Amino acid sequence: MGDNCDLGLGLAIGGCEFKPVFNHDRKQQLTGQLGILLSPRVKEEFRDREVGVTFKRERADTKTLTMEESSVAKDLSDSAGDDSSSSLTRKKLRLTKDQSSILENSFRMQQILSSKQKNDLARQLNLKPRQVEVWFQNRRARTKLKQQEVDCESLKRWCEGLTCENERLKRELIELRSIKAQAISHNYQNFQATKIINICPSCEKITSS
DNA sequence: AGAGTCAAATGGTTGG
DNA sequence: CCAACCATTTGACTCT
Repeated sequence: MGDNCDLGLGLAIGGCEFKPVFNHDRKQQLTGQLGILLSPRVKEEFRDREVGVTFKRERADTKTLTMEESSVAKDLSDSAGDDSSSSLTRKKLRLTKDQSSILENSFRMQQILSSKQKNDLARQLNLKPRQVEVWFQNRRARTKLKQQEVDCESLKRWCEGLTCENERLKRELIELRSIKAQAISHNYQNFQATKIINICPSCEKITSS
């Protein structure tokens, strides 16, 4: 990693690495410029590289630069007479059909890989272990998202069912209330009627109850 | 041109 | 402390 380059600003792209190369003098010459233009994060990386500290993760080799940092780094690489095909813009890795299907098959068997499995798979696919790791992370995220969509859809259906049931119960309640009201009214009318036609059998006078 | 996709980067968290 | 994970963001690329 970074064996052909003083400064490891390489971009790992599907097995090929884009590494801007510039010599020690040029690096010294540009130190001031870097001091002004690079973020602390990148400066730290530069410093670590200088003393030969290896990074915790391969991601340090695929660091994204700000526009400003990129333009400086681009300038550095250009000035070093680096291959013009080298670029610090992140190239999107497109997995081949074979790589994808092997990854998918592995994922179907096991959603989380051990370190050894990851390394083996990376070797088999001619990818970096970190790329395999990232692919599995993204794949798990996609699975989770899909599952959430499914769950959301079934919750929606359940909710719709509950709404229907609620509407039905409301209608039933209105109906029952109306029946009850009718019944009360009917009884009342009967009661009134009995009151009205309550006639004394002896004197034939209408009496109130 | 803008939306969508997806690999990669980043930052925070956690378990060993 | 460190490796691995997850959530989120970024950016290259594709599709419409």
